[in-house]
Amino acid sequence: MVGRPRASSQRMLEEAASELFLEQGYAKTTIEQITQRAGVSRNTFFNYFGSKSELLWVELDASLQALTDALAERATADDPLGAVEEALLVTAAGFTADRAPLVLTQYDVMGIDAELRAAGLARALAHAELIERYLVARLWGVDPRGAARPLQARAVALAVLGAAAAAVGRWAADGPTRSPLVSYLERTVHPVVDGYRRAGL
Amino acid sequence: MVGRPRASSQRMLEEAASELFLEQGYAKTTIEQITQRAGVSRNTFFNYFGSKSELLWVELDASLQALTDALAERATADDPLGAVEEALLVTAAGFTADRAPLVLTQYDVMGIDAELRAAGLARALAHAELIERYLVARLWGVDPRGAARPLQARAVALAVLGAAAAAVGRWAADGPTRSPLVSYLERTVHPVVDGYRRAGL
DNA sequence: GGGAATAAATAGATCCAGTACAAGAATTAG
DNA sequence: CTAATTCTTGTACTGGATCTATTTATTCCC
Repeated sequence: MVGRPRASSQRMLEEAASELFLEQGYAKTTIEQITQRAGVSRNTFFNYFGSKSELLWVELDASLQALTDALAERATADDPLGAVEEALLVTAAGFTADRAPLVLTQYDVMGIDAELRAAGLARALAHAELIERYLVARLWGVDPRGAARPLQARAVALAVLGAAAAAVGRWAADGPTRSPLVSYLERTVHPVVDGYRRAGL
Repeated sequence: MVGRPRASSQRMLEEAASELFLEQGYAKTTIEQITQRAGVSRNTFFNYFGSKSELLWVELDASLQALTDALAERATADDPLGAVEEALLVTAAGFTADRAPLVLTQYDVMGIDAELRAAGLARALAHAELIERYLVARLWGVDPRGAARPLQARAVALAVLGAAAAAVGRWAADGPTRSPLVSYLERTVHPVVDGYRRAGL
């Protein structure tokens, strides 16, 4: 590990941003304000985050790694569709009642509009990509690039993600007394997996 | 209809933009270039489009109206889930082999990145919202605002949209000899609907 | 015809996210 | 101590988006 060590700025930036978003809303908060409160220069912000909106989805981005691991552990499962479902539940296991991301629970306070909420879905496309690749590898045995990929694999991936998104949204909306995310996910994801299984996957 | 009539700028802007996107890519094309080629001022652009990315998704936005109509025609169907499936197929019927939106077929030429594709999904959320409201009204008899909405309705809506997105993506990627979009949609959407039906919806 | 009323087009200015590049500061390996 | 490495900062710029005000085109009505 050579070179100048990173200041502990990432966390400070996240916290400063959360405060400001809650105080005055997302749109009215400038990157300059965030960096000022965090005590770093404006440019440093872009050393840690690619964009302002990235601040909202750190947990989601982190869950991508969790999903990667969960799928890797199931690389030889004999029921790939079931494995995907399991992997999603395992990934969601970390989200207990008190660990709902602010952007989901406080989006009204922050003034998060439809565009921005959609940006969250956008990031979830990486999750879908992961699931798709897993399914293709498990069900078709290879990973053909691009257009050759089976339509069904992508469909499962995106449909399952949609179902999961619905669960996450409702989970967050249910307030502090909510049950763990997993219990929501089960109800929304399983029917999708079941449907594709019956369709011959 | 009083007041100054709109010049026929909307279409000219769309065409100028498409040309430029194909010539030099989306990112390198500025709104100023588009308006210059269309022969209007830069500000006029924002009379017709809310943002640059909106240019990419005019067909998608238009299909929202088609979906609205298709669902309205089925307001009293005795099989709401089947009605949603039908409505999607009807909406897709307009997209024959030769009517694939440029943004989908030429996204590599245009240099459309993940971020921008996500913006497309974002717009599709409006479709999901529509489906969700239809399902709630048909299956629960009312349209409760906000958090009271049944989780399953949103799950179906988002999952079905995901499945549809997969179909659309693959359809566009399959080149000029592609079959109509409907034949792709059937294969991806039906399993989802079927799965939720068996789950008790 | 000749104004109000209305709506669209334009002009000018500003804000701010995001990018690019260069210079400086902190650290480690040798 | 020097060189290589990497984080941090300063400065400048591009371009999307918003705002306000002004001009231009059209219709309604007297």
